[in-house]
Formats: sequence, C-alpha cells, structure tokens
Amino acid sequence: MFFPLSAPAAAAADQSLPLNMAPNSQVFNNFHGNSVDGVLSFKTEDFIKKPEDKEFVKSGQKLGKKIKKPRYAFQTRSQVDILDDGYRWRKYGQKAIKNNKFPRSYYRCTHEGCNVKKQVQRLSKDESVVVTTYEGMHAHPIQKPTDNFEHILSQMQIYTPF
DNA sequence: CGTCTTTGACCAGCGC
DNA sequence: GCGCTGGTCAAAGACG
Repeated sequence: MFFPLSAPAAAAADQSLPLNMAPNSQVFNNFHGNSVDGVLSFKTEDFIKKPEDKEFVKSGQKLGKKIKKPRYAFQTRSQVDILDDGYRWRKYGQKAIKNNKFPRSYYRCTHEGCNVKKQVQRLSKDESVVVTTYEGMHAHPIQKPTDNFEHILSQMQIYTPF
C-alpha cells in the first residue's frame, strides 16, 4: 500500500467501487480546493539509496549492492503543485533539477517520529503535470481535518494498477 | 509567539 | 581528485 489507509478508507477500497468514474470526476476536481484533472500514471521505483545503508553494505555486502527504500510516485495533472493529502508537511528543501525548468520541492511529514518524505516536481515537458513521490509510509493517523480525504483516497486506488 | 518557508551552504555519490 | 548533481541542514525571516 502506498498510504497508511485508516480503517474506513481501507474498507472502502476493498469494496467494489464503481469503476465507471471518469478521470475528471468531481472528486478530483475538488481535491482540497485544488484543481486536479486526474491521476495520469503511477509507478513504484522499487528502491532508492539511503546513506544509512552504508553500514549494511560494509557489513557483508559487495560494493555496488546497496540497500534501497521503496518509493511511490504519482503523476497528476494539476494547476498547483501542492496536493494536500491531509498530512502536515514541512518543506525542507528545494532544488533546481537539470533538464527541468521547474524546481523540485522536498517535504517531510511533521508528525513526530514519522519519517515519511515526499518530493514534488513539475515536468518542464508538460507544465500541467505534477509528479509527487512518496518515500516511506505513515504509521499514524492524519493530523489535519480534511473534508473527505478518505473518500478521495479510495477513489484514487481505481486509477492505480494495484 | 509558534509554526512553516526560504535559501545558501554543505555533503555524498558518480563519472570523467 | 575534481566538478557536477541531487538531497539535506539550519539560520533567518514570513506569516498567522
């Protein structure tokens, strides 16, 4: 799973949902006031490198075989970069990325002990597309009241290949 | 006054 | 080793 679905959302996702919902459904058009046309694609990048894995590497693994962490990325079509998913994020960095005129923003979940991170970047190819990459999983409830985030989440699953 | 952004510095990995 | 690139830190400031 990509989000720590709270019980109601998970339950909703398990039920057979109407699959005839158009990508431009009202749900996405009112994603926290942000205008979102729909989820374009989804991919999991199985692993990324982590600095703290060095220890593991040195203790037994051959060089080059590094331990990595799973990452999950969505592409969404949105006017705005900030897709508020109900968690509280603290921005801790922004970098200009090569071959991309738009900067990438780095966010961390502000919940104590929660190490979930996300990156948000816009494609210079198509500036209406925003890529949100999540790293790690929340192991705590949503902190911010959202009108109906769980419903939105359950709908999102329809558009992912899982 | 607490919380979150901004922004340059810093650092690590990689290719040459 | 050096420079480029991407990821993070942290001080200062914005903002409610």
